Amino acid sequence: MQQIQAIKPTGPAKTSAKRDAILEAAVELFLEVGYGAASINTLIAHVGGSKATVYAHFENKERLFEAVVDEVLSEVSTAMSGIDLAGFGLRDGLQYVGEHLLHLVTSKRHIDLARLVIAEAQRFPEIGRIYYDHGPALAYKGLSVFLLEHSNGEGSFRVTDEDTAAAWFASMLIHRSFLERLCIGTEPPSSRQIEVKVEAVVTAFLDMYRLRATMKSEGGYPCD
Amino acid sequence: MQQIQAIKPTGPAKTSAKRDAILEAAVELFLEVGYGAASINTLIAHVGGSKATVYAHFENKERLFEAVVDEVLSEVSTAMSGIDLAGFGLRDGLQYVGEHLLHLVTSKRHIDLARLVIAEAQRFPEIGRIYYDHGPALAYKGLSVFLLEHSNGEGSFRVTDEDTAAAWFASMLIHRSFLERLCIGTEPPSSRQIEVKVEAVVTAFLDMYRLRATMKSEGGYPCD
DNA sequence: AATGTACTGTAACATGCGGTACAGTTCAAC
DNA sequence: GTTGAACTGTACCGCATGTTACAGTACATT
Repeated sequence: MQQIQAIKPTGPAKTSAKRDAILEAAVELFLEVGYGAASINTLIAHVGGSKATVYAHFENKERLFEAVVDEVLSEVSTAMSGIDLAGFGLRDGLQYVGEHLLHLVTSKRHIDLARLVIAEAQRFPEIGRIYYDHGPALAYKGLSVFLLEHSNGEGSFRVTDEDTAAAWFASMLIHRSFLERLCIGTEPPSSRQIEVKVEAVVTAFLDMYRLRATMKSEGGYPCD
Repeated sequence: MQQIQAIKPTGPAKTSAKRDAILEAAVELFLEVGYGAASINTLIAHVGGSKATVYAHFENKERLFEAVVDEVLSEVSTAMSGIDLAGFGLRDGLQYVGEHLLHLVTSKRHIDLARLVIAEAQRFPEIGRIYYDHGPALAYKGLSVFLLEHSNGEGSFRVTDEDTAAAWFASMLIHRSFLERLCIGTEPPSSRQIEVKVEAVVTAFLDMYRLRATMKSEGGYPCD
């Protein structure tokens, strides 16, 4: 008779305005201070209400954490898969996707997410996997398809290993800014800076592959 | 009269075999589980002895952490600055430095260090800065100097923005493996895989800049 | 033999943690 | 007006944390 709550934990598990509020606050908190340093007390201090309510909606701190990562990840991957390259020419498409990519990657939301994921990828291997699949891998794949589609069309662009090519393009674009932002707190680049950076990478990238088609008869860059 | 230990904390602060043992064990522990999850109790369980000894040599958990990061960082940056490119031609030099770089970056030691640094760079901004300066920035600089030295010599290689070129080379080489290893626990590449990967990147990179010198009259890739 | 230093073992401290219990409140639906 | 579900506030549990205190041991130097 006693411990009714232990059997039926007082609350719903699915939709709820309160649940959303808690989740939202948890997102901010986890992204800011990380998993270990984020306490449930601090959470309710921000969102208001009571610990019991939190535990009515989320079984664990771990489950709450998973929900947080899912939430932010869906934001990011939605933004990423929302990039539509249909109708773009090769150069314009690369410029377009490049600007979006660099903007997204260096955004505060994504940097905080990446930090969180990298920090906890050992303890929660799932979230590392999910992040990689729904983030970088997704971007690589989209780029790779686009490159393949334009492999014979314009200019003298031809690519044999489109996956590697996509990774190179993204890496040239992203790597330095990403790491700088993760390690030292560099500010995200402005729209103008992004534009210029992408232009340089696109030009260099196209030159790289244009040359291969014109100067060498066959074969791509052997990689994997 | 009482609290003598509080004034003079019983032990030495500099050289000591015990201190080294503690530091070594702390390195392993912090690298494995991160700052928050590493407790002093776990530490002494691995190294033996007593908590008091730890606190005789290190004022804080934070100070101990800083010592750990310094230690591992010096290992890494020693390995990095130990790469001597004198006497190498352009292509061979890039191949050589590329192989070392990729090997170093994907090594367990460095990946664990990077994870730790990225995870704590918010709470300890210093270590993020130190890592970046003694790691990536140092590598970029070395590469950049090497590229500039060979900018007019062999082939038709010419570079106007050697810093950007160095970053691009390193990024193409590193980014994907680095991120994969951080997020999903990909195994480090074998020596053979490294060799092949670097060859591909070197060829593509040289083609990229060779083209610029032959097809365009002036100017590099505008970037920053 | 005496001294002083490095170290050990154990216990304690204050604090904060995740998580639970429970009584009380709000409020919409019937 | 009654019911019942969602929520709040507070107090609590057990436990682990960083850190300190302190009494005792090992040992090299004088």
